[in-house]
Amino acid sequence: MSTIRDIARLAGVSVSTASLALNDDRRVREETRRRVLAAAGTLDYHPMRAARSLSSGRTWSIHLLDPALGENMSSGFFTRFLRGLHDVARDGGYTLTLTVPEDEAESRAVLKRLIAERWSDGVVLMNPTEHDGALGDVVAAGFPHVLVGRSPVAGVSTIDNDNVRVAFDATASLLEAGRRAPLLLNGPRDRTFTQDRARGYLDACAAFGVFDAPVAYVDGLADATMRALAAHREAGRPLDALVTVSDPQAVVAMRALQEDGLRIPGDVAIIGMNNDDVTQFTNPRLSSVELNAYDLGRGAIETLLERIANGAGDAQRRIVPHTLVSRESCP
Amino acid sequence: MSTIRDIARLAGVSVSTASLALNDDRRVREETRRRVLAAAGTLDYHPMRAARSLSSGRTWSIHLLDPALGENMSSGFFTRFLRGLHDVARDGGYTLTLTVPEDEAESRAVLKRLIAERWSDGVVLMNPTEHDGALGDVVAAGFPHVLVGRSPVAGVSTIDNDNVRVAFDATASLLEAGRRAPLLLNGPRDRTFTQDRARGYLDACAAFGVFDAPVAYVDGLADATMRALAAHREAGRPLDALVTVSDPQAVVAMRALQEDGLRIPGDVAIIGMNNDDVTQFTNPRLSSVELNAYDLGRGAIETLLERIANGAGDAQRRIVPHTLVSRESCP
DNA sequence: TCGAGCCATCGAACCGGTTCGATGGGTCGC
DNA sequence: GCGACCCATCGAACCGGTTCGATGGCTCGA
Repeated sequence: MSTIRDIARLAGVSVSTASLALNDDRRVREETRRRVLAAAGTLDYHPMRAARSLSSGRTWSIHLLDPALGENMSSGFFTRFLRGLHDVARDGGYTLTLTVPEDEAESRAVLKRLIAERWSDGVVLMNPTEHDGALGDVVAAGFPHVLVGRSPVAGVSTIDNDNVRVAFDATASLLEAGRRAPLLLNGPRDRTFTQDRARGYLDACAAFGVFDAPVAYVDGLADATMRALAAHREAGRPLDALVTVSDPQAVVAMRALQEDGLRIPGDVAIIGMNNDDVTQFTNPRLSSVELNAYDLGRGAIETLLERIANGAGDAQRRIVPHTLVSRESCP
Repeated sequence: MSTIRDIARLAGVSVSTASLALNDDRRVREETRRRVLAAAGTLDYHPMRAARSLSSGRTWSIHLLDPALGENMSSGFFTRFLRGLHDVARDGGYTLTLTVPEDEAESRAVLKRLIAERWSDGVVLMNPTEHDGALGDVVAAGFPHVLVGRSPVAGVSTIDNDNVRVAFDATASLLEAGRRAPLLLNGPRDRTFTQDRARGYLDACAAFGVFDAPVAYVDGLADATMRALAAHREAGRPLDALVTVSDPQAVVAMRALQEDGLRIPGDVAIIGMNNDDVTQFTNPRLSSVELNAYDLGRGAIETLLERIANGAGDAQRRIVPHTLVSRESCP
């Protein structure tokens, strides 16, 4: 474990010159620089992170705060997102660090410590459910941040899909094929993306002359989905097109409908969202909306790095494009 | 951003006393300690990570080095593993940091830097494929580590399922039901767990009087699996029981067999491994071996923390228990 | 020939904690 | 009454980098 003083001694220069040389400062003479680098090579020198952080004020690490670790969205989505974060972070010289807060309170506490302990240079807030407290701390501290999965808020940088269009496109793809009795199986009512998706769905319905299209708010997976479908049937409403906001939800619904003797897509066409691996494993295979999780991750870090590099600028607002993936569950 | 000197000044003590008080050292008088803590409270003091690291030599962070981020094993397995790592790390006061090396060379480079830059207090090596270089560095440096998904090596701490038994139990569950024409769709030949699983499978076959049971080594997913099945059929061998070493592989095989007009489990019983979410989405639902990824994560960090706390002890070797989960794809 | 200005280098201060050895006051035993 | 010992506290050194201001040698123009 050699220190910069060892390098300086071996290269026959002062510690400060060694530091400058190692950081490619133009002030040092070419020949001196070479000598220092050679010394560093022979001693296999690696600057200690903590020391570097302490004096430079940068940690070269970025924190991901995710309450769920992608547990709610089955399979590939989260790992693809994570991979996007990682790749861009690494290319920028940053390390990715991870915390899963248990609840709102812990989330806020972690965020406070993150800032106060100068522990990371920035934070990615995944699916934050809260509007006030924690977010306020971050903004007030001028701490570099980016929110994923949350509608834009004043003064806060966000990145997400255009959820209105996602739902619009998914719905339209079914109506274009002639279906006229749609149902949206939505998420819990209190999320911004849920609201956005309801709007996109209703807009698409209206565009095709279908008014008062039904929306079911589903909080939970299998049981809640079954209940929503049952309620729809009992209300005596017809159904020939089902839009769901996640793929597992679509799969559950598909099973339930099939068990009722309905044919997919003959009687009911179905489209999900996320393009999870799951889509490959159903019978028929499930159509879905690819949300490009990897790009979501990429974009999040890009936003963050820009923010870190340029200091506090205006809040950014990025949109990640989506694409429809048509499979057997659509006509 | 208050520093410990601010606390000391406000509490009317020296910096060293403040530090001792904040670290619950018994030498400081109760009343003094309270004064210091009160001061820390009013100023909302949080010790800066980098400074603490530099002087104490501990980083309070643990690194996960995973070449695949669980991309090969679809869905829940990786996130459950990650969650296990995270929870135990957090309870121990540690943060989890993540790197995905592109290849062997980068893996080794990252590991070297990890140690040399004193960047983490320990490392979890996920599915390491290499025997020599990187591992040697770690052991030589006496750096706390634990290998996941790798058969025990001398001097190295490992944690994994008992892969021989996993395959044994899966195979036996089919043979017990009277099947006598099994096939193992295994992973690539050069992994230790692949070898172990082949052995478990063959042992189980022998125990039921089935000798020379066939094993197909599959490197890849869909195409490779189809080819393996085709080769088996062309060899004119019968098939009534299929064991695969991952669930996605089982799903691909199930589809292929169904398209050939075979009934599952009537004609061929199938069991996979990992108990991925996927098992819920196939028709029929897939039996699998639950490998307890969460416990794997827990155990990995526990091993590591012990190692960090007690200094270099003997290499540990942990086994995580597995359980069979019987679903519709088995008789 | 002299001063301005640049270039390469250096010593020292600094970042914010932890820890070591020293200090002074009080208690106790002889 | 005095030394031994303990207790609480303190100042200073230290961890290993980065950075600021100073320095001395050199070139160049007047």
